[in-house]
Amino acid sequence: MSKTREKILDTAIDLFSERGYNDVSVRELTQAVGIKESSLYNHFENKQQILDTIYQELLQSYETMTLPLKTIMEMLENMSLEEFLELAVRNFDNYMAQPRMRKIWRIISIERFRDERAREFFNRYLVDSALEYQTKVFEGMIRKGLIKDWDPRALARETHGFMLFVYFRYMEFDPQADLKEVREMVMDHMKFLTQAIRK
Amino acid sequence: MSKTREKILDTAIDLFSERGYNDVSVRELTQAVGIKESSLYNHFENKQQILDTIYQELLQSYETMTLPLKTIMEMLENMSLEEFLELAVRNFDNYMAQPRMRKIWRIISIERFRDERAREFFNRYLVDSALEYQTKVFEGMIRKGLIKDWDPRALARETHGFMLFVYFRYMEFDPQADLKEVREMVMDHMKFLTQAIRK
DNA sequence: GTCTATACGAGGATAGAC
DNA sequence: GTCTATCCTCGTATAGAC
Repeated sequence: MSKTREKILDTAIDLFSERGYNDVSVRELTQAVGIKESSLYNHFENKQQILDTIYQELLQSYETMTLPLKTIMEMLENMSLEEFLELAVRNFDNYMAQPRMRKIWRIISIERFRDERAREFFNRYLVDSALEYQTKVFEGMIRKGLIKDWDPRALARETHGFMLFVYFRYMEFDPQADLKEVREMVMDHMKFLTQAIRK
Repeated sequence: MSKTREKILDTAIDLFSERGYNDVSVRELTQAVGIKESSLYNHFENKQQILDTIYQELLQSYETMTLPLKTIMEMLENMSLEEFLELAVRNFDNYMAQPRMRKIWRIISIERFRDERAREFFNRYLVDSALEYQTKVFEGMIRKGLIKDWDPRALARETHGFMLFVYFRYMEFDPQADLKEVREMVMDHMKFLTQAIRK
């Protein structure tokens, strides 16, 4: 990987995450990098390929993040409900606390309105697979008698819906945002949830 | 109001809500309307003014929607918790069930990434003022002893956060979406909430 | 790999005839 | 109010010298 290529990618992530792919011209991007427009095409075939590369990075980082469900179930054996929910929050938090990851997710949030692949990413990774995953976790908890016998799908929506709300409102926009307040809100939510479903 | 002007506005709402303001050219818009590009400028000063007009419509319709807080408090005198929450859901639902309103909110959702005013609209009307409003309602409920003495701000986030999650995931994209499933999810949520906070 | 120069289509907008 | 014709800028991208 050349230095210039990396710099193009970094700058693209910065700029695309601010105003979206279409609103950032190659002229502006290359100027911010400090090269001429034509030089960009030594590193990427075209503008679209820059975005593709960013998407790929997201995909890879996402797949290394989520723990296998089997591991989760094993952890549940030795953990209280509170401990487990706290862990779930910390996991999401760790991931979203990385400015680069937040920026890339922000690009996805913008592009999903015009780009089918971004929509895919968003719905699949940020929403549906997370819901499915948590549904299974709650199913496990119910089976073990840890929590009330509520519809696990509905419970998953209760947990994850709130996370997405928080993400949208407070984290999405300001890459430098102080996450303390956000964390407190999420913790409040987990407390609320715990007392509501504990048996 | 001329017929052509109305048609431009309708078409703009359709197209902008699909791909956003910047991705719809004046050429495309006027072609969809069935007039020449130059004719558009007899009805609007420029492209931006079309978007401004759409924003204004949203502002007006929103302000006629929300009931004064005083009225809400009076209604609380004669209603059960369930009835009240159901009413709140129906209110949001009625509003978002109008395809035109959903389209305009979708434009806001898209434009908030690049347009300060859209961001204002989104944060202020769709999130913050709704949270503030519901906080006051929950405060009233706690004072009346209808619900548990939980932080009313946190409760407002629990209710409204979920509504936004549902809006984002399921309503935002498909103007023709079958809202039945969405309503069921919201009702599940309200049931969950009710049993969690009822005294 | 980077530069200068250039192509060329698409974008928003205006002038002026009808 | 609508049309034809036209303008100018900005967008992505390429050719070819260094």
